[in-house]
Amino acid sequence: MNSPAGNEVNSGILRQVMPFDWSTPPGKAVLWQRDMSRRVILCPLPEPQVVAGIDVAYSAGGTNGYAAAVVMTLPKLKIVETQSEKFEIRYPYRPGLLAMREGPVTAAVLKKLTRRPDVIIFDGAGIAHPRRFGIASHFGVLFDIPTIGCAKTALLSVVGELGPKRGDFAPILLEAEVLGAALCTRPGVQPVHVSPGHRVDLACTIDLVLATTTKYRLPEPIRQAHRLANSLRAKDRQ
DNA sequence: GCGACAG
DNA sequence: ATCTTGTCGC
Repeated sequence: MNSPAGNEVNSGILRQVMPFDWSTPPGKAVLWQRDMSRRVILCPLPEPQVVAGIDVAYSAGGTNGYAAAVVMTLPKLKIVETQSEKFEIRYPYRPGLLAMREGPVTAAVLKKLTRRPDVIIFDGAGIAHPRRFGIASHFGVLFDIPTIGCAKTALLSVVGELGPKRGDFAPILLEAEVLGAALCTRPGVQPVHVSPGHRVDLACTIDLVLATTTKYRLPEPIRQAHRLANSLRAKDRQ
């Protein structure tokens, strides 16, 4: 959908470099997260030119998941590619294990991309996670690509007050370490909870979220992905 | 033991 | 996340 010839699948632009069993039971998945978090790399992100956003919508009852990916240029935020995928959702939602639930359909849509993003924004946590391995970190390590997490609500609590101006933020701590931030993207609206996923640092994460946020609370890539996922679900049921 | 808890 | 009705404000 939207690729030049209209039907390229698995162009290989994005490769999963590490195998993973999405049916791994919760207990083992938790241990795996703790172990894999050691592979997360925090470093500056070279000036990104292309950014992607991913989101998943669910059918009534949560039987099916519709994943959408939107790729845009920076700093113009011009959409250059969109892809989508539909999968049956088999894993139950458990705080801290979102990647297990949304992983299969998300991996599938990522593999459809023909444009390689310099960084991918996920709707959820990066390292601001109980085991420092939210969905953004999970996909960053699996695909060896820079990722960030941008959640609408907190998984880990925010420490301190944050100012009311765009760009103001308050730290998210775990064991006295700053992992992320509650960031004001627009005055007068609830902050977003951001954290590095992989191959970026917190400063670059904040810069990217501000660079992709225009007149809405959420970064354009995930906002557009959200809209696309919802429209696909709507089209599918009628 | 109790409460909190991305989507 | 999804399910719902109404409400406030530009």
